[in-house]
Amino acid sequence: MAKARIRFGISVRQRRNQLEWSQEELAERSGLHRTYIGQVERGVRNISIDNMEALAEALMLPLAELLRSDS
Amino acid sequence: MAKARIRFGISVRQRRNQLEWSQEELAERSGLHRTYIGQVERGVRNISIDNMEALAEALMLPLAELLRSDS
DNA sequence: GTGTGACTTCTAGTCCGTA
DNA sequence: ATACGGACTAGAAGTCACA
Repeated sequence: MAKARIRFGISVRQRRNQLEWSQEELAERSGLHRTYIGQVERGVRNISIDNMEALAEALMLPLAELLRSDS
Repeated sequence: MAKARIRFGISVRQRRNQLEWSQEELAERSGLHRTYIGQVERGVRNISIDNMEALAEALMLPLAELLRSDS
């Protein structure tokens, strides 16, 4: 249990670093709060599908890509 | 917006029908409530990642599979 | 630029019923 | 076997001050 949100958080962070964005920049682009982004990346938040989609769109990746078991 | 939860709901329903399970059976296997399953399948609920994972495990599919754009 | 705890508001999620 | 409604409780959303 709670494996998916760990993987998701790691994927978001990897992609954000790849784009060389700060959490603050991703926050602005996704419409979410800066601290919330950080919490999601660390897997401490049980994020909902709507917010996952907002992040995926901001990161310009399909949502399924952020949940792949390998990555 | 809210496209992902529609796709997710459809995928869950398709897979459940494929397994020939009732909503009630999926509810028992996933540990979620029967009425909630129905709402998720219809896309009226903004489900969290932990529960998405619970459904994916009950349905014996990787979570990413339930979110694919095509399917 | 990020991590963390705490806080309030709002909705996810349950449980009852009826159809 | 599923949809839908109301009422309720647990927990996510969203924000902040401070490290």
